[in-house]
Amino acid sequence: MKKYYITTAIPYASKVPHVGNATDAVVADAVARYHRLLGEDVYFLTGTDEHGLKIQQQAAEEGITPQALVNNVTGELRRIWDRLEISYDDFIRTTDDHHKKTVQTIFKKLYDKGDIYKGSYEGWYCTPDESFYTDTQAAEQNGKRLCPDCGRPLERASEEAYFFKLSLYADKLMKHIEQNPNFIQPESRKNEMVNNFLKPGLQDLCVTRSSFTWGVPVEFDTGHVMYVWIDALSNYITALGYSADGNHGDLYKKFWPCDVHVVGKDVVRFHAIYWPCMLLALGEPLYMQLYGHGWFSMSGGKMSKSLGNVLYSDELADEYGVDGLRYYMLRELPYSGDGTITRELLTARYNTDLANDLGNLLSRSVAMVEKYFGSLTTVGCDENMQALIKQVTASYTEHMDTLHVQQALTELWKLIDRGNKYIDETAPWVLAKDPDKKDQLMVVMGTLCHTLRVIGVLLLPIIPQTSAKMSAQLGIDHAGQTWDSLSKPYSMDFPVKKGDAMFPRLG
RNA sequence: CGCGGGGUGGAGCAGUCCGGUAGCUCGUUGGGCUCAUAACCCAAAGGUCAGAGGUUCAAAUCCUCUCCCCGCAACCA
Repeated sequence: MKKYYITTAIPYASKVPHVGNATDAVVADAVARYHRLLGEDVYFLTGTDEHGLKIQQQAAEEGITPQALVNNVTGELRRIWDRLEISYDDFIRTTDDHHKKTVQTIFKKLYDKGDIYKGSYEGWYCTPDESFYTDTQAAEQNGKRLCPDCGRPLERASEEAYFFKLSLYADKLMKHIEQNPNFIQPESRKNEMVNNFLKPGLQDLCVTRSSFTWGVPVEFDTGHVMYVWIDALSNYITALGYSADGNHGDLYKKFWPCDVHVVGKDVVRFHAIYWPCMLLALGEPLYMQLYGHGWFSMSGGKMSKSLGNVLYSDELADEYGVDGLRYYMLRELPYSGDGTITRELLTARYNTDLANDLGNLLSRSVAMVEKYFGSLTTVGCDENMQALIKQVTASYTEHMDTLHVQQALTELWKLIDRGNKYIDETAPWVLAKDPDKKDQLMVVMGTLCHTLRVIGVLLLPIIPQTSAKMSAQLGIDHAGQTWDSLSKPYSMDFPVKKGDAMFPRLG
C-alpha cells in the first residue's frame, strides 16, 4: 500500500490561535483525507511548539508556570482543531518527554560530528527584558537603538552560544533545489529562498540561548537551552520515532521521508533552508516537498490584534458551520498568494455555493424522488452526465494531487451546476404528469441521485459532515462512499429521505 | 538599482510562460420555470486589460521606461 506522510507546521503555543492560524491544518487535513480516500496509508502529523522566551515571559505575566500556560493553550488549540475535524493521526508537543530526549541526542550527534560548535552570539540586548534583537529588529531611530518590545534603550552585548554550520550544506541544498523543481512550492517562494538567502550565502545559525531557561537543555553544557530551530523543526522526525543512533522506530522506517510539509509563508525559510540542512547533517533523506501557502487577510490588511480585526474559528463555525468555514478556506485560498476572509465574503460563498447550488440541488432532487416514486429501485444515468462525471473526477484528481484544492473545487462545482441545469432541461414535473413517461422520469431521477452520490464522495476530503448528510438523504450507506464506488451505479440502501436544509440561507 | 507578488467591466479573480474574436464568479437588468432553501435555468448591459513608448500583419500577452499597491528582508514562532 502506498504511504503518504503529511505534516503541518507546529503553531507556537503562546496564545489561542485565530482562524488564519488554522489554515495549515485545514489545508493539510483536506489533502490527508483525499489520500485516505484513494486508499493510501496516510500519516498526518500536527502539534505545537511550546518552548521559548515568549512563553516564559507570558507565563510569568500570568503568574503561572510555562508548562501550565502551554497546557492551556495547547488544550484549547486541540479543541479547536478537533472541532474543525482536523483528522490528525498524531499530535506532537515539543514538551513531550520523548521529543525532548530525541532532540538532545540529535544535538549531541551534530556536535560530535563538528557541525555544531561553540561561539558567541552578538546582538542588541535589552537588559530588563533579557532578550536579544537583531540589527533590523532594533532599527536605529534618531541615532538610538530602542527595544521594539518595551521601548527602552538597548546595549550591544554578546553571549556564548552554539552554532550550526549551515554553510557546509548550502551547495548541496542548492543543487537539490535545482534538480527537484517541486521541492519548494509555489515557485515564487522557491525563488525568494534562492535569491535572498542561498545565493548571497548562508551564515551559521545560532541554535542555543542562555538568556532564558524554558527550552530543551543542552545536556553537556548546562546553562544553554536549545533555540527554536532544532527543537521545533525536528518534530517531524521525532514524532515518528527517529533515533540518532540509527535504531529508528517502525513509523519512521515506514513514513520518512515526508511527502509534504504544509506550512505558512512566514516559516518557509526555516523549512526550506534550515530543515533540509539539518537533515543533510544527520544523513537522513530530505522531505519530498514543502508547500508554503499564503495567508488570509481581512479586506483592509493582515489580521492583527491591534487592528481589532481578528477572526476566530469558533465564532465563524458558530455562524457558518464547521463545513461552511472549511469550504470557504479551501475554496478561497489560492495555491500561491494570499486570500481574503471577511464575513461578507463568507456569507456570499455560503449562500451561493453551499445553499443555492449544492444544498438546493440535493433538496430538490430528493424531494422529487420522494414525491414521484417514494423509493427508487431501477437506476440509469444519462450519458452526457456520465461523461461529465468522468471528466470532472479526472481534473479534480489532478488538482488534488498537486495541492491545488481551490481548483479542484472549481471543477467539482461544474458538476453541481450541471445538475441544476439538467433538472431544468428535463423538467421532471412535466414528465411526472404523463404516465407513459415514467421510465424516462426514472432515468432522470437516477441520474440525479448518481451525480449527487459522486459529489458526496468528492466532497469527503473537503466537508466531511456534509458528505455524510448527503448520504443519509440519498438513502445510501455512508461507509460505502469510497473511491472505488465512483465507478459503480447508484443503488439505494434504504429509502431516500428529505432532511433539513444542509445550508439554510443566511440573511 | 535588495527579493518576490500584484494593478483586467461595479466587486473579487483567470488568462500573460507558447502573441491572433477578453473569460469566470458575484452584483445589475429583462425573461423562463415551479421540483426546490424567494432557490434554479436562459439572455442582456457593462472593460481602449495602470500609464507611455517600441517590436509585429496582429499584444492583456514580447521588449523598454514610468507610476501605484502588497509581502518578505536571517535568528522575528
